[in-house]
Amino acid sequence: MGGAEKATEPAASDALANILRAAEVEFADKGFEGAGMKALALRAGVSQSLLHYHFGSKDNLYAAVIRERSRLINEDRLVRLRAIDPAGPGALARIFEALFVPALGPLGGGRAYARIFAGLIAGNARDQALVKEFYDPTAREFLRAIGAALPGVTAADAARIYQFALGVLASVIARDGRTERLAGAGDAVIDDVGLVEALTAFAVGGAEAIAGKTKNPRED
Amino acid sequence: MGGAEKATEPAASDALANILRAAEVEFADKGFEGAGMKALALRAGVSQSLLHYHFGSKDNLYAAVIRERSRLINEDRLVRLRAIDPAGPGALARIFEALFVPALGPLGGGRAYARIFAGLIAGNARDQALVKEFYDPTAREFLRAIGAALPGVTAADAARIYQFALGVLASVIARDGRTERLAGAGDAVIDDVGLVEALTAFAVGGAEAIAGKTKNPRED
DNA sequence: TAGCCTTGACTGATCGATCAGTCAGTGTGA
DNA sequence: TCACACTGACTGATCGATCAGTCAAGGCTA
Repeated sequence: MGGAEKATEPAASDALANILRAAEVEFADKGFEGAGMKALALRAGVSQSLLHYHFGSKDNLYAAVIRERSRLINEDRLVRLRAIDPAGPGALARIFEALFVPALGPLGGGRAYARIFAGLIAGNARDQALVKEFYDPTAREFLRAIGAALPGVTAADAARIYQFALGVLASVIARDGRTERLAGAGDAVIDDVGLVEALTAFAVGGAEAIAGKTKNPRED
Repeated sequence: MGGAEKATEPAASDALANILRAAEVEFADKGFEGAGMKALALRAGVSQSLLHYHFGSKDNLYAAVIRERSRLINEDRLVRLRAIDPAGPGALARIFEALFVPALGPLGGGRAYARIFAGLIAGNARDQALVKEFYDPTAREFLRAIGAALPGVTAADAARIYQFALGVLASVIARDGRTERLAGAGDAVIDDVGLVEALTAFAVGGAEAIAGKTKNPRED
């Protein structure tokens, strides 16, 4: 109700952006099934019909949200990744930073998309298809980089390391206050500045442990 | 339809177990919102009304599924954890094994509950409350063990390590074939026997990296 | 006029939940 | 042994609410 004034507002294709932004929040809060087109439209300040006019279906809208956000994240990831010399010192840490930082920063969409992203790990059929389409190409570049930074590691182990690193990222990205609760402190214990460093340290330590285990023991 | 014979069958509260089992599969496949009480009842071979008769609401049924499965998993975890000497050699690896193995083994409920478990990471309000109730007590014991096995580590870092380790576990537990796909191989590359070892190696390596970073550099 | 946007009104389907009522089994008193 | 009272388990029918999606028509811009 109370249609939003549109005379002085930015206008243009405001509705499109509003819908995408509202959809991101709605899908994050309730999940795909739980989100309602009606509530979503209300949040965006448009009619429910407009959602279908622009996106055709709920599935398409969901895919659009993930496509747009993953594009921003993955473009940033690749820019960072390609600036790294895989043979240089500390390459592995920089690779993981390139993987983590874009998802945690403002490009990552904040808590809203973060919840969606973490949910992609659970992986029903719909989400798996989206991951394959929007995330796999970038993932393959990271796999190559990990393989180059850890000479002698098998392709399977590189894939495993990447999978583990994503799991660690997902555990962080959907901040639910549990870690602070378990640590027995308020919310000051775990600051965001140290978070990326801890994430990276953990991932590097884990990756090197796997690489070391796999490598022929005689050669080491 | 076709009421199950109950003369020679185990009888007793067969329906209850059927409902819980069906609910676990249904919730895993579709998520909480996506699962339907009607389809769930059909799968269990009972009427939809019986679900409400026994559990009262969809929320209660969902909680019952998680309570039963988490009980099995956490009991096994604690048995394993308490058999470990935190000061002994390789204690950290054994701690992580105690965390991972029960969730991956037959007690963990197979792929069905695994998907639910992985979804708990995403963490909407409902799931967060269930995690707090059914998983936090066990988590606190693991935090203590991690702290004992890594002397000098802060409570906050121990909580972080635990959080990261769970993320790694979640990435594995919802097997969606992505790692095999990215590795460019069929499904033979990543075998289940090496999985626990890889998981543990990664977690130990990561944990020690964080502990090493935190510890006063001068003392090492 | 022509062509996008956008809307309100609407649909059939499905949702979780509730209802009165059936049925088998069990205890009890005589 | 019979009759009665009572219970827990379970069901089909149905509730109001909400779901995603459709449609004709109204603006607004050019």
